[in-house]
Amino acid sequence: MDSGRIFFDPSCHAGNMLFMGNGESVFRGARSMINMEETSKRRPFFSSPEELYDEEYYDEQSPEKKRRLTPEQVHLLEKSFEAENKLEPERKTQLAKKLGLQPRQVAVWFQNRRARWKTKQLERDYDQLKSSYDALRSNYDSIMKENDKLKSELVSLTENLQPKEPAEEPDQKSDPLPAEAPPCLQLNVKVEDRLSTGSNGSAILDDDGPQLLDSGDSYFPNNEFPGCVAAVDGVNSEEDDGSDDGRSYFSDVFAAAEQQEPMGWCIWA
DNA sequence: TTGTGTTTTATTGCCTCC
DNA sequence: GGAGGCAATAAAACACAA
Repeated sequence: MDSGRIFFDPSCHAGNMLFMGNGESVFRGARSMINMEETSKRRPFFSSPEELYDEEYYDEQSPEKKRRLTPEQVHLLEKSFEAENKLEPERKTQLAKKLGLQPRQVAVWFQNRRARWKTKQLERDYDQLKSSYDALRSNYDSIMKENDKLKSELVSLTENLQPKEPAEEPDQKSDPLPAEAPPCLQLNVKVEDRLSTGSNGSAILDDDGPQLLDSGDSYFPNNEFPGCVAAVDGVNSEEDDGSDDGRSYFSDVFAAAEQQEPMGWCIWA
């Protein structure tokens, strides 16, 4: 028997492997050795679906070598995962028996499958949130344009209302909006204040304003969606509750956004 | 054939829950 | 303290272009 050879029971958790050497480095070294020895027995490229079911290939593989699951096994595992993505001990045992695998292999497969699902889900959520952001942004831009237009109209109308011979007090010159200014103008100034300070303005689109939260937990890079940090931060992770089947990581964010009047905070004209 | 990128299987270490 | 979950990672298996 080779001194570098290892034997392990896949049903056992870490630490239950039987080494012909000692420690992790021996384990890794042994795996490399196996790799070098057996690369000549690699699985052929499957050019047709039928070849995927080539029993010979699966039977040929030595038990201690890392081997791929058969398509049937994967199919059954996928079906089981669809039904429930968490694996109770009883179901694990049943599946393992049915598939001719070690329970540990079934558990590992589910773990990896959950990780893949989570990655995909993040991608989907990212796309969804980005399109939502784009829509808001374009809405915001059009409202800003409309606001500018209304402001210039207001200015021209105000100019037309000016008395022909203005007898202004010197101290009033510096104040563009006296207390007697029409309510619409006062409102306009307040809105501009909000926009310029960012403190009471939009928490979503005010790029220059302070971020509401800075925990850095956002799934988005700050330079791409600088205003989205606060919104994304309320995301529930998969671990937050046990009922995460098919649930978006950002569902709470979207739900909250849907309840609001679109861009309600910046409709002032 | 070979180099390289991607996917899948498995391990490790840490954390949480009971 | 043990079981089970997850993130990070390694390594084998696979896909594919050159």
